[in-house]
This record gives sequence, structure tokens and C-alpha cells, in this order.
Amino acid sequence: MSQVRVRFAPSPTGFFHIGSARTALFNGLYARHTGGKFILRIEDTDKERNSDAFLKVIFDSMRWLGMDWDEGPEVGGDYGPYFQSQRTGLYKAKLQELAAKGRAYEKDGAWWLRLEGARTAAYDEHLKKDYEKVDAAPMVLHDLVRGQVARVEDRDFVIFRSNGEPVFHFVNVVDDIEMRITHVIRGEDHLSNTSKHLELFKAFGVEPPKYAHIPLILKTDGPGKMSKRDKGALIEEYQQRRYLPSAVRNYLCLLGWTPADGKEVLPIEEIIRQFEISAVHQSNARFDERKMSHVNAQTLRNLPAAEFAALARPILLESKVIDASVSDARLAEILGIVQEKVVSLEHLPEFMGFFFTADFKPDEGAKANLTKKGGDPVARVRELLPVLEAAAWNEPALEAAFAAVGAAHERKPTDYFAPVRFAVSGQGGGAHLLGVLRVLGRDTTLARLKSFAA
RNA sequence: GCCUCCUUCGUCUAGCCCGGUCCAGGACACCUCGUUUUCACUGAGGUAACUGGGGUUCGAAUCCCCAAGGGGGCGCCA
Repeated sequence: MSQVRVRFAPSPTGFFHIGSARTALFNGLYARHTGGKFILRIEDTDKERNSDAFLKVIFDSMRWLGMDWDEGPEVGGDYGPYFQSQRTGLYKAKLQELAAKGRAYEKDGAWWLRLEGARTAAYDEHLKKDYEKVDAAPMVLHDLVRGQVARVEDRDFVIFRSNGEPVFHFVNVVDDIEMRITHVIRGEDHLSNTSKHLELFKAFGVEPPKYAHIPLILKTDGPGKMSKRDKGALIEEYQQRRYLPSAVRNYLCLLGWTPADGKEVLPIEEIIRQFEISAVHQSNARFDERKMSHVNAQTLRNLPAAEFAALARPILLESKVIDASVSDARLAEILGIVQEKVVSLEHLPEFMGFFFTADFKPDEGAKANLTKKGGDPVARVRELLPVLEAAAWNEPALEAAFAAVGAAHERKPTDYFAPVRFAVSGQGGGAHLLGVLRVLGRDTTLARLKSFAA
């Protein structure tokens, strides 16, 4: 079989929707899996609804997600131009081709595709109007995901508007032919359009590509598919919230497809290796922000330390937690104990800000919890202070100090943990406490404890 | 109204094609417990599902039919 050629064909009419991202992703995965080509084509035939700003959103989002295209805008290719607005001549020529065959005709200023079959008058309950029903043969689709799906297209449809512009169904098919597309992977919302497309391929006398209609992403709760107004529906939201693009991509793969080996958090190379269209699910999936967040956290913790640091530094700079004077070595030391606990880059500044300033904002909830377990927190810190002052500043010694003070006052060593954490960080949770004290350093730790106990 | 797709824990799903190994496995979330480390960590447990009804069969989550529910489409939008 010849080389696989798939395309993602968005219309720059809005934001980059999570469903679009996944469609693009599945196309890209299939291209990479098979060693084929991934083509980006911009469907901007409707001038009323297009904008250059939206175009940039598509490019930025796709690149952010690591979905680079082999042919298309900004990269070129042998089958361009890749903007449908620049292919008008081609569409007109193809329309003439159908007209010459007697398969297209003009009516009310628009051009229509003429279906083959006997005609009768009928009434459409939905549109509340009469129409000419065509007794056409069913179009049988052998969908790679859904199997055989037959549907009858029973009336002629518009392929060129009266304003001279071609409609979606027409350009979509013409370009798939001209661009030598071998597989069309798209959302299930296009399933019932496919009979129109198959009629067009038939009219052109061209063998249609293989189709794969993938399930849709539904709202977390409530009826219907994700709409752009739903929380979490737009890729830019994840960029703003510091999600790792690889984690977003990973989660999106899990919506509609399952890795054969059952591992859910896995690198893109492994996803590409395992990805099969035949394994794509048939049923729609509900979007789950919490699971996505979990995938993000897992991915974050699995990052090599250097990579984590490279991501963390600009975020900490931007939030003014650190300035440029903080050395890589110092940052690495802190990040070393933070990475295993933090769940998102978004929360990194508040999670580790106390390492750089004593002027942190105490967590009121944590403060309220202090007295619950260990009694009076100030008393605990006072008991502990002299022992810590005498201790060597490494984790085993610090652990021994907590144990000693606990034994001396007939308390559990852990009764001292929460007060100490709160005193040095203002928080109720966070990185491993002994590590925090070690990295914070003897002087800073003791100073904050004294200040707390004063 | 018509066309079409889908239907396993709250959610994402494995199993279904090739019926018995499934009183249905995993993950997220939730709950409980654990550690001389509190915790946004980690470990161990737990609650929780084959939409319903017929049929085929010795035997059905798995095959067939019907119903119900959900999704999508029905535009000179894409």
C-alpha cells in the first residue's frame, strides 16, 4: 500500500477546542505510527467567520502540543496551497467537471449535485417544506472504527453557494482527492456527512479514502458534547495553567483509545508505537479534569530533574519568588525535595515560596489544625528548639532530635512535625519536612522557629 | 419528525470478534487503615458496574432480536 497521508482540516473560526486537538492528535499519531504524512489544511471558505488571529491560535496550540505537520501552512508541501481560500480556481474547475458530466446543475443561483435515481415529491417535517426526494442507492461506508454503516442521501445538495463560494462538503472532497489523502480520521459528528462525501467521490469517479470516525468528548456532567464555553474545553486554558503539553496530549489519547499494555501515563514514543485505529473506541467519553490533573502530576514527577528545573525557573522568576541571582545549584537543591510532592507547576510558587522569604502568607486552615494533634504548637517548638540547636544539620541527626524530644516529653515525634512545618513555611503540608529543614539551613530554620516561639 | 452511532463501577476503561478461566480486572475520584514523617507523597485495603426484556445454548458481559436511554446529524456553517 502507498504511503499513508492524513490531514487535519480545521476552520479558523474560533478557539482551539479540545476535541479538535484530539482529532489532530489521532491523525498525527496515525501518520507517525505508519511513517506517513500529516497534513494541515485550513478550511477557510466561509469568509464571514474567519480571522487571522484564530489562525495563529491553531498553529500555536498544535505546536505547543508537539503536533507538527509535514505539509501545510508555514512549512509548504507539494500539494499546496493549503488554504482553501487560495484554491478557488481549482474548485471552479472541478465544478465544471461535474457539470460537464451532468452531475451538477444551477438553481436559484447556486450549484447542486445531482444524485442518480428516480425522483418524487416529498415533505420534510424538520424543515417544514417540500423537496424532491431521490430514490438513490445507499452509500455504504466501511468505517475503520464503526464497521459498516449504510446511509441514503435522498436529495440533491448545494456544492457552490449563490455568492460563488464552494461549500464544505465539496471542498473537503476535492482537496482530499487533490492532496491524495488516504485516511480521513475525524469526529463522529461527521458520520452522517459521509454519505454526501461518498456521493461526491462517486460523481468524480474516484475511489474514496478510508474513513475512521472517532468518538466525541462529552461534557463532564450534563448533556451533550464539550462546547467551547465549558471549563477545560480550550487548549489555551492548559497553557495558562502551566499544564505540561505532554500530559495534556497523553490524557487526550486516553479519551477514545487505550494503550494495549494498560499503562496510562506513557511517553509519546510509546503511544506512537502502540497506536492503532482499530483500537479506537466506538463510544463517546466524558471529559474528567481530575484524571487529567493526575496524568499531569505523574508526568511532572517523572520528569528528569534538569528538565523540571528548566520549567520551574521561569515560572518562579515570573511570580517573583526568585530573582536572577538564585544559582542553579541552590534551585536544584530545593527542587530536589519539591518535585516528588508538587502536583502542578501552576502551584509551584506558593508551594516553595517560603524557601526564599520569611515573609510568607500563613495558611489559616493549617493554623487551625495545629492544636488538634500536638496540643499547643508554641510549646512544642519551645521544647524542640534547644535540641535542634545542638543537633548536627543532616536528616538522620534531625530525625534523632525529633525522636529525642518526643521521648523527653512523652509525646510522639510527629507531634512536633506540624508546628515546625507551620513555623518555617506557614503551610500544613508540603515537601518532606526533614528535607525542608536541611535545605532551608540551620540558621534560617532556627530563626523562624525562635520567631514563632517568641 | 427522519437518518445514524453508541450502551460494563460516579468517571475513563479491560474483557466482547474466537460463549465457560469474570460471583467481571485496572485507573481517576471517594472512604478506611498504616509507617518515630504531618502531607498535595507513598503503601495496604474498601465501597462501586455487565441498561431492561426476550431468544440461541448445557452455559452469555460476550451471539441474535426488541425496547429504553445517551450521542451526533438533518443549512447556500464547517
